[in-house]
Amino acid sequence: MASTETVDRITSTDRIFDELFARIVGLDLLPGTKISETDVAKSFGYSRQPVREAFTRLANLNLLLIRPQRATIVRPFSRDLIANARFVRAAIELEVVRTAAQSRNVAFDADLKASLRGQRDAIAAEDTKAFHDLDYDFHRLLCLSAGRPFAFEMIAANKAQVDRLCMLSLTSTEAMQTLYEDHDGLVQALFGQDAEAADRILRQHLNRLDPIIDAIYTTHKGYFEE
Amino acid sequence: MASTETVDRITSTDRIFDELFARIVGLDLLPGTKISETDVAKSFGYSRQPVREAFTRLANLNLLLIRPQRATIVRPFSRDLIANARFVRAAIELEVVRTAAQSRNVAFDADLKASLRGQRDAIAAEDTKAFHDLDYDFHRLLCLSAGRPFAFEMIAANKAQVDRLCMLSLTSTEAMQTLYEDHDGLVQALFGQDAEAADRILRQHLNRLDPIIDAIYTTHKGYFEE
DNA sequence: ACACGAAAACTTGCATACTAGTCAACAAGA
DNA sequence: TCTTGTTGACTAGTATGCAAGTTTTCGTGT
Repeated sequence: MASTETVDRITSTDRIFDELFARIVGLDLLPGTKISETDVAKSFGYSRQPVREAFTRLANLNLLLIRPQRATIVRPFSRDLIANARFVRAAIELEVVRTAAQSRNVAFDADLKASLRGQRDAIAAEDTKAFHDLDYDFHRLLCLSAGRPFAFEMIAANKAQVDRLCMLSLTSTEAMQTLYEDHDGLVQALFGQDAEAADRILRQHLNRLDPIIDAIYTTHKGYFEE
Repeated sequence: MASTETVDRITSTDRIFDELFARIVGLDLLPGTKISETDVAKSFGYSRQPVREAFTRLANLNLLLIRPQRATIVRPFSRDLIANARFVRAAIELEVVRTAAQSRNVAFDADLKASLRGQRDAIAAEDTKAFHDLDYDFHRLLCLSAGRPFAFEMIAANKAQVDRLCMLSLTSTEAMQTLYEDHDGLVQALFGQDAEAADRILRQHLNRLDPIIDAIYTTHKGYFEE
């Protein structure tokens, strides 16, 4: 999303955006929470202006809901928005792995293998935080391997919508193991230039969220819109 | 991009955004053109504030390049940005047509057929403008038919980057005929629930831009960055 | 004529004040 | 008790002024 050309210096808006983004995705700010430009400005020690611009960016990511002359709230979960975000993310990532499988670029093979090793270690240590970080990086590596770093920005933007929801679900060791096996199968498919297998495995991988999201919908209906 | 929930009233920012968007995509404002918040504010009769917010939105779409304390310019064409935009658009639309083919929804069949008829008429009348509009609508119909209206918003956002470039290329009757045949084949693949054929045809369809973009790169290098 | 430097004229980022609209609380009346 | 109307405390949208930095201009010195 950011300019790819100039080394934009970090502005107040950037700082506020980053901080709020982390708080929202980390569920530090729960869906439905009212959040006012004035209050945030005071707490950050800036004026309303940069806060306002950060709000606009977050609203574009569907993380805030700006209601003119009423209030701005942390956007509640929406099954529609989540479905859309997942569809787009899947579409992009599927094309990424097909590309990566068909036009092999061995430059990232070592990184992919290292990531898998790291994931195994995280599972052994039952370190869900580390696993989550490695998972993030793994999917980024897939994009790099396909020569489409930009694709990951799009994926990340859509992931955010789902990630904050999944914060509500504990990741078990078994779940991590399953995800790891998907990753491993995906890498093997890439190395074997088997685009069809990569497609199939990634679809299954991304669909594993279905029951999790459904479960959260029933247990945390209050965080959903309406 | 806009909120899907409330009927947001149209703000000054919206008006300025829409107008500038049309001017940029319509090449009324050429790539590289300097454009200042103050000047635009004066010409619209608003203050700098709404102009500034419209600028931010356009910059997010990679249509403006805001260079702090220097100037804001209409973003020059970038082969990287165009490649990225096309990749993302293709990824999403491919998944759209695969979905539309596999889980048929006949509700839009009549609209699709009507669009094809309209396209034939536009070609007969050599009306490129009408054809372009119908083409836009056709791809929107594909998304609707797949039950993914949101996907078209993403496609449109990425299309803008390419559309303004293609304004530099005249559309011949033969070219329109080729595009029509793609559309027709695509619809037949959908009706026949042949996801593989739909995938193949759409890839070919989207790749037809390759030589056009290359040609424009050589004939209008001045509009490209660096 | 040319190189150089200072200043003026720009630019966007940020701060602050004002406007118009929404909502909630509360008092008055039935 | 319940309904209703008014008031005041919020909200975001907009206008404007200042700060910091870049670019251009133009005059000066060689």
